[in-house]
Amino acid sequence: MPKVSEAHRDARRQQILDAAGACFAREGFHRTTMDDIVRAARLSPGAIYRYFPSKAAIIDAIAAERHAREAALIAAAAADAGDDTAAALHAIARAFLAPLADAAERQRRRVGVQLWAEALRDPRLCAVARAGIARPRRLLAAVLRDGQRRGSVPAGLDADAAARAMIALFQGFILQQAWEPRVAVGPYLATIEATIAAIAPPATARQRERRGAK
Amino acid sequence: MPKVSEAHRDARRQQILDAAGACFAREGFHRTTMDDIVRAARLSPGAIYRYFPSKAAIIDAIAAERHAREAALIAAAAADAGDDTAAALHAIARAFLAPLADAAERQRRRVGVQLWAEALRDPRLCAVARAGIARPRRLLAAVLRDGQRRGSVPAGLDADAAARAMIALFQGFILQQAWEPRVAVGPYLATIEATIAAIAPPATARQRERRGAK
Amino acid sequence: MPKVSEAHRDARRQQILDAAGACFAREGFHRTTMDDIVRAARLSPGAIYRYFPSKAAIIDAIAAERHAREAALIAAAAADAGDDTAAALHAIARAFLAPLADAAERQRRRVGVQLWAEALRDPRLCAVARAGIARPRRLLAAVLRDGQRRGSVPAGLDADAAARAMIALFQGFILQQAWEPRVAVGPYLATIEATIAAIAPPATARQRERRGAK
Amino acid sequence: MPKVSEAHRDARRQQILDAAGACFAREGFHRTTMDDIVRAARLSPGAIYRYFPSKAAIIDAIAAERHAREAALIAAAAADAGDDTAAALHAIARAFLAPLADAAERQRRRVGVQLWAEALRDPRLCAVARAGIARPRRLLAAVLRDGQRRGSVPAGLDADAAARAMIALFQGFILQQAWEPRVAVGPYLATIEATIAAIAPPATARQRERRGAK
DNA sequence: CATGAATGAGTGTTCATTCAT
DNA sequence: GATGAATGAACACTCATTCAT
Repeated sequence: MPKVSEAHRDARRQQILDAAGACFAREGFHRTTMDDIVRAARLSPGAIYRYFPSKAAIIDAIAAERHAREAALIAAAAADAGDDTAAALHAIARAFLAPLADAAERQRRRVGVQLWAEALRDPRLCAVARAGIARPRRLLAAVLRDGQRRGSVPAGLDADAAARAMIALFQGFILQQAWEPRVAVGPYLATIEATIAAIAPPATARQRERRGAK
Repeated sequence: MPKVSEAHRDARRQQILDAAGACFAREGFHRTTMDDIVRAARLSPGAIYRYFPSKAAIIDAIAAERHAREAALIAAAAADAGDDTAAALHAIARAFLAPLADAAERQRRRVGVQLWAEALRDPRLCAVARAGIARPRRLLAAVLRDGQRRGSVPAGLDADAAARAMIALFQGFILQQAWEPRVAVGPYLATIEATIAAIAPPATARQRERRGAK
Repeated sequence: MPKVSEAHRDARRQQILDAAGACFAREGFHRTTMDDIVRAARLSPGAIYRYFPSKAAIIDAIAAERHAREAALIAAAAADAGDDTAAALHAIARAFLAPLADAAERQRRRVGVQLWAEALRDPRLCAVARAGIARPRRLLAAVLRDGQRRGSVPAGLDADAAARAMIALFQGFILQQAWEPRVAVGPYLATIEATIAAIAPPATARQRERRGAK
Repeated sequence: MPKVSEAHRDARRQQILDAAGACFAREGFHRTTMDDIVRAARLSPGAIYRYFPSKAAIIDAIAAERHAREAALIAAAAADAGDDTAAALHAIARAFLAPLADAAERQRRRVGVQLWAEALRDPRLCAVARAGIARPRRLLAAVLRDGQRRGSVPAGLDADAAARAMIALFQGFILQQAWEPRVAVGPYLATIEATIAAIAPPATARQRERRGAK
């Protein structure tokens, strides 16, 4: 029955991570005491230490969780992205921004912002943070370069820098929304899509253009 | 050391803020102890408390300092911005991104990232963070709306959301550079300028265009 | 050491209060550091704070302890006091002064003197101090008024003021003995009893008097 | 001009002691900081240390001041006391209790209560406290023994213990009034005088008694 | 396995005292 | 002589972690 206890272990682990996440979102890593987590998880200190060797390990695990989630997100977006450059970029933008309409995700993002800061002084967290960005960046750059090859994206564009810029658009919005929860995703996403359209005109538009050029 | 000049007092204050800033950049607010600051400032605990009533007050003062600096930055950029929408946007982008080539500024920005996180749980810091963004946002939106009136910016663009997006571009880059100091400003700035050009074509380009249309 | 009995908790509490009491008697509240108490109780700082939220709370608890003790004392004396006014007053006097022959009680009284002073600037302690005196005062006044009704106490006596005076006799002696531990209770108690006899002649004396008057 | 500066020195000393006294009455010795005294005396820390080597020295000086004042009080009362035992006791009682009708004296007495507590752990203060009581005690005992010699006081009375008791009546009242400033001196003094009369009948009363006995 | 009482190094802060000016 | 900025040991209290039960 290692399977049952394995499942039990995972459930406990998740229970702790959820409790910790809620505390961290509210109070940050440092104002949250192990006792806060213990109470939120309705466990005993000893029990927590059976699943995580330290408070830092809990933070690491939460960082890893977010990393995995974003990796899944980007993988899904990558799968959606077909030949159409503009469509692919839109899919990625939506994949990152649309979830922010959900309150639970916004709370998780607050923890994410804490992780950004924490990464500045913890090399392990920094590595996770960089890794969390690396894949989306590579995918975006690949999409852009693909577009350049097909002529739908200006050849002069620095694909890597543009990929960074798109990530920055996500990060900055997360931050601004964390400070002002009432900021809506809709108009922001629309503006990003308009900008994408200005750089990489959608297939249909290009077809029309080409026809017009004739 | 009786009756010391106002200038001396200000110098001491700055000495403490600089020391604290260096510590905060290295270790974050919470891993930095007052004793760290005391040692870095080459003072005694009591001396620090003569200038700041608490550790939180030092953090507040640093936040205020950054806020003032950014206000000055944006004021200068606003003064530079003339009639040409594209030129104004370029000036603002450069005002925010160019200093990041300087190592000292990058270090200060690391503290800024800590402040982003801290603002999530300290209403006072959150107010400072929001205020720090409000003026640039208003300025950018005004420039864009101005451009729309003059026809140099697409009428369909949501000026407020676009302003947010530009701020996000700065914030995201700061973050990415904090994690990977080797990321260069140059290509990033160039890409942003290209994007600006795609949305708001520079005056000369438009003139050429217009001539071509004839 | 999980799930410990209520009795154990109470024992620990008492262990801390005893340790603190010993320290306070020796050094006063302010010269006694939490570390002194920690060492005297043979515990760790954290352990103390599991039972008391602050040093002030320990002082409060000691004040409450003394208050309870004195309430019990006065209740016992009240029960002893029968119809005979003089006997009742003697019982009360003995109840308060006799324990001072015991070294341990004298030590507790030293803490009591510290509390007198502390009460001057802590309204909560002041309330406890006043309450500690209120019941004895009311009982003494009641006994005296009862004596006046029966004619064994001069009608002109201000019962409330006389009650205060008797309390003062206890307080003053406690103080003098705190400064000079060698001062004996015996002669002092005898003198008080003689004074009581002068004001409220014991039943037997009065009977003799009455017979003589015939 | 040593005389002038001597006077100046004394004035400064008194200014400091007054300021300290006011602080001590309000906050006690330990909650009063040197800075509180410095501000109350409108001086600088350095200036205070020119007149007193330490905070403890200020407390000592205040204790000495009170001691001197009480010595003067008792000397005056002793001078007033003539042949009449009862009159002498009344004079002493009034000398100690009457000033308590004055608010300034009550405030000084609050400091006195702090000194009582402080004496428990400072041998020097304890000596001052004991000395402050010794003279009144000796005077009272002498008056009582004188009365015993003249037959106006019961021979069986323990003069020393009775002297202690009278002092206790003063001390206890001071304490009770410190806790409850509204407690009036008048009725209390009257009760003490009545008690004195019960033990040592005034000359006139005794003469009447003697005549009645004939 | 779980518990939660206990640990103790470390935290931000205070304040009596000193001494350069 | 006077000033007040500076000192630094000490303080009350916290909290991540341990381990006896």
